[in-house]
Amino acid sequence: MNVKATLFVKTDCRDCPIRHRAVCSRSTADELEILDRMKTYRTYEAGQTIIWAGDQVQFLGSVVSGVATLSQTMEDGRRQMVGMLLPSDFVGRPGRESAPFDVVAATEVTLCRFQKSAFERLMVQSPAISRRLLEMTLDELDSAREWMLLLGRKTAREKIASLLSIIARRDASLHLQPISGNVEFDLPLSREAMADYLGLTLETVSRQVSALKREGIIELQGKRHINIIDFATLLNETGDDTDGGIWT
Amino acid sequence: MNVKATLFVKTDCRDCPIRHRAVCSRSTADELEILDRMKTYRTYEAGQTIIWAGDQVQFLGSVVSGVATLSQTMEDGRRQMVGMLLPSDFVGRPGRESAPFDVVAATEVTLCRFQKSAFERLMVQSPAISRRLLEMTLDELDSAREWMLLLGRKTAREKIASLLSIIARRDASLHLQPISGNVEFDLPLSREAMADYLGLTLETVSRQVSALKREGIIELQGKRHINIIDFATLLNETGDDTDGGIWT
DNA sequence: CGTCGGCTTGATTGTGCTCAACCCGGGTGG
DNA sequence: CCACCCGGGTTGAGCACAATCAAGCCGACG
Repeated sequence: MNVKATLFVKTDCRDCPIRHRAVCSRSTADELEILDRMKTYRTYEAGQTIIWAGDQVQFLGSVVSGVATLSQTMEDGRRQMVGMLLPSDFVGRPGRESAPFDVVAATEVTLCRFQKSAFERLMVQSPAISRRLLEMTLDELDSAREWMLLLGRKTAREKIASLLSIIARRDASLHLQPISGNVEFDLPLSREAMADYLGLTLETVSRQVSALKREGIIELQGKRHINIIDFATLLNETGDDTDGGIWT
Repeated sequence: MNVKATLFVKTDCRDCPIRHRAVCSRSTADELEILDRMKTYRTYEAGQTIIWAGDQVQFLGSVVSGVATLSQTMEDGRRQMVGMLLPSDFVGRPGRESAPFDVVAATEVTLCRFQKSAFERLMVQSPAISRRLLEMTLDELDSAREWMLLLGRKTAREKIASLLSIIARRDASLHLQPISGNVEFDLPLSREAMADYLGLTLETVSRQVSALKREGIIELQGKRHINIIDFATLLNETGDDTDGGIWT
């Protein structure tokens, strides 16, 4: 487990790839100026723990690239992922001393970090940031609650189909492509991570993925590259309302 | 359990029982004045749906008394509760057109309601309210995530023990009593509602409650009144870290 | 070439679901 | 007043789905 050299290449906020979706998306030019001076980039390699549950965390920030996971572990080792942090998502909570969950880099992850205390001071002065953060937090709460339906009520097959469709949808929106018919992408998660996310064992995940492949709903290239033959067919397997439903 | 006549008695904000915990808890005297004039009380009887998922909702507000539930239903009838709203909890989301989940009164519920548009305008002017709302939303997100661990990884018995201990803890804090040894309270939820909350069937809930009773961990008087013989013993059944853990 | 980690597949087990009968208490109508 | 019903809850028997235990595969890397 060698620690790679940290990248400190600083992008100007105006050229930031997550500019339009992150906490700072509503900020005025002068606020952005302040943030620009405050920020530091930091890159974590895949598998590295960014924050341990219970830690006193001195920074907050946004995911610029890569995928990080939020998870919780019981004493006997049972683990549940409780959130997935994607580019533009916010890490850490203003006004809290310690972190409630582990934050782990699922792929290589770059964060745009701010000193916690300084960011908190800025929040008091500039309502744009706190308002945007409220909005983002409400969104996260909604998706956490959708996830609760999945965990509590869906079958293994529905869980897998839901996860694939969510990743596909997100990947498509990242590349600004419409979601229809054939969709291809790389899984950012290992089978074990998928299991932790879905409340399953990794064996069950593997079996269900194989089943979807056997039935011609998806194709695999290697273990991580997925090709969804027809997106609508996959959606039918999620258990969600496919026609006329409200998609968030 | 007779349905009481709806109360329209308007309490002065300064005498409000949830004053110190609700959205308005950080508000200045003049803000409170405005809120005082804006608010209307409304009482819903047990079982009544306060908001349907997908509704255009014209109001926001706080739970003053009683227990409401947030839930989601799949086409085939599978249902998952995704939140429990207790006195001082906030209902509705500023800046959103439609409600994502059903809100149902589990017991008789009284809301302190505000016109949505007016409240949103007030939020822009007064950072105290939006900041408090952010804080509350972050708290809700944390508890939603704890609930995800329960749904994804805990056994039926652990789920029941967890639910009982949470209700007990909350009930104790409401009555400002310490949680130790013997704890008594009334369940605000039917067996079915408990099942919806825990991602179980009502039969399994019933069996597990009976098992805890048989083993002398709890006593029942009727179906709803619970007497926890020794709180620590119950905690041992939750699967949570009982010693030294961080209790949120 | 061997090893190691991530993944797949198989056999068996067990927890919680399903279907079904029954209980209990409260309210209603004859 | 009793008989009845009805809704919420309990209990039982059998089953199914996912967990567990176990073996083996595949590709990367030394």
